[in-house]
Amino acid sequence: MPPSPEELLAGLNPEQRRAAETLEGPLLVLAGAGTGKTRVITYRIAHMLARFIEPESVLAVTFTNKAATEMKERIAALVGKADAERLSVGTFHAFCVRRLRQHADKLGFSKGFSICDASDQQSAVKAAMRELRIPEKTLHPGLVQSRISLAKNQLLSQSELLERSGGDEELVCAVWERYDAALRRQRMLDFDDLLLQTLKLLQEHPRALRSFRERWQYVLVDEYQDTNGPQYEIVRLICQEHRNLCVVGDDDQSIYSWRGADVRKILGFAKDFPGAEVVRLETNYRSTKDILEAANRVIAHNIGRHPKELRAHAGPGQPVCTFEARDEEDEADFIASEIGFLVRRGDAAWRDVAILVRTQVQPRAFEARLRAAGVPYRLVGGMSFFDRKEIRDLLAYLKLVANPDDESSLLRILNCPPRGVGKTSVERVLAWATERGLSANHAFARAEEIEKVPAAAKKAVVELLETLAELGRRRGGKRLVETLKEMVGRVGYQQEVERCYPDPQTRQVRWAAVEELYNFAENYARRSGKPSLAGFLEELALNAADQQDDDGQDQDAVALMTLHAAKGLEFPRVYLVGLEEGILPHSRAVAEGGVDEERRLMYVGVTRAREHLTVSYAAERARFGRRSATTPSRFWYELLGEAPPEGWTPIEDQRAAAVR
DNA sequence: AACATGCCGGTTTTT
DNA sequence: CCGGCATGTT
Repeated sequence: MPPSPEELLAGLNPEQRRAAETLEGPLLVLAGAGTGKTRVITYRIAHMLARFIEPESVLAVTFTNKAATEMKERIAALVGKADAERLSVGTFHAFCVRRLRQHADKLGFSKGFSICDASDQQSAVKAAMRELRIPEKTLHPGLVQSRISLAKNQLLSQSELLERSGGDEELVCAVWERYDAALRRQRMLDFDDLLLQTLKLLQEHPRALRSFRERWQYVLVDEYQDTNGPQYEIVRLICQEHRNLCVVGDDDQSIYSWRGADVRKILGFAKDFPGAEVVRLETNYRSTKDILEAANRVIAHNIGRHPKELRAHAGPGQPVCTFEARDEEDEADFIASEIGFLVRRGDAAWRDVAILVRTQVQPRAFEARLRAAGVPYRLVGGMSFFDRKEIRDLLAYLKLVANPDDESSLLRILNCPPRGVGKTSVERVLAWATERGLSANHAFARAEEIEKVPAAAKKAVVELLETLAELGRRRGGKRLVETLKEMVGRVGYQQEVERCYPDPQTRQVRWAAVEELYNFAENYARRSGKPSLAGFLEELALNAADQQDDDGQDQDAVALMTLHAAKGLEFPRVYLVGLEEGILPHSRAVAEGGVDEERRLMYVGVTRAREHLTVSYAAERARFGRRSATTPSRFWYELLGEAPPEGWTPIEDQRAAAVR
């Protein structure tokens, strides 16, 4: 028997209840950290179903896969699995992929498109720059890529970007043009295109728009403060008529502006949707009063926020601890041994503890020390599994089976195992291909027409492509793992591993990665209703970061992660480390005028803690292999409610002083 | 074509 | 201090 509406709502406080009950019309829920946001969302959806709203007409989008999974699970616990599965719950990107597979023909591309990951993007940008003869010294490929991506996420067209005269816009646009063409040629869409193409579908195909509107009568957007241009437009178009849109978020936790997210979207919701109801959740059920007050002290330094005051539900608790380390080793050492001590004394479990860092390089010092102290840990979001050469190679092979036009994958594995195709041959084929707008595989297939490419090389590649195509054709009904294993056999990958690693021990380690990929495919096939190669690759592309805790989710270990990865999570004990000018706030953010966002990041970190919070910094830190003295972060003093000492200099002024 | 060496340049955050 | 890339060597 599903719970009645009354039973459902009885467990909520008055504001939460109002948010869960208001089903019709636009609704903005301003949910401060730890105020039971997820609870409101899940109860609200359960309440909808209890009011006989069809599950199929409900769309709930989240920002991360983790959040989507959690939401699904918590709804299923309330309303049962059967109904929960009929809801559309997922990330924007996952939602868009699905729609695009359905409607690809209307947009003029194949529904078998593949998703371009970060390294594919990188190589596409580099190739475009090579074509345009832009040396990488003048303009960094990574920078160009992020400029293109940011423009897409801000809904800027190339001509609009050009209007922003600043200097290198022309170059960026030229690369952008080529980059898009290369992706089209390879039947690929990057993450940003997934959103843009969906938007285009809705803008240019009234029938599609109408079907979206009819289907998703009730829309809910989580983490609304992180919504970027295309996402906002997609939501707006779907909801414009029925206006049953509920957005939930917290402007103080907006930490993705660098990806095109715009805080003004949440600040201006009532203007975008006139008549919107606003509910504020201000009772924090997560943290002790001491921790919450520290968080409030920090965020109070930001201006232009939605006014709100978080009230602690819990008692005062322990004061926030501080640790001033000599250097990063000392910092890691102290924290590792304190955690070891606490857990062994029985005051905490490993899984209760998180160490939060600003950048991806900070965990290194911690990993060594945690291991030395016998503290089990898991690095969240590090992608290490997919960084391994073997995995990347095999994924490239798989991607080629799914999409033979995928150029960066072909180039990656072309000569691995060695097939006697040299650099110059590849260059000639590529040049020939770009001249006539063909993708690399087609060029290789017609390699006889190309001058000065050794016959053996042509033959080898053609054979390779044929083998992969055959695998693709013949895999109907076959299990994914079988295909994978067959592929490994056919291309002689095992021999390649053996050739590269004559030492039996390293060879064993390397080969283990391959077997891990087999497991991975098995897991996927088990989990998914209708496993397919495309589905597998899609999940890897959309889900890459979350994949690794597939087997580590319920692992009892200390979590080590960036502040960005920590959003939405909570832990009884949190260590917030590296509170130094230049790290948090990050020097680059300071240079770009992004201190407010850094402060929000700090705020997110502080509010992850339930009972114990320790903040630390190192007085000296190695950077680029050089060690040098640091300055405690401004946030350190803001959190403690102290004025910085005499002679303390923030990082902007340090640079100014250095110039002088 | 495969391997070795040396240089330079770089560290924000991620779907 | 790392890793990637561009050269140079067999």
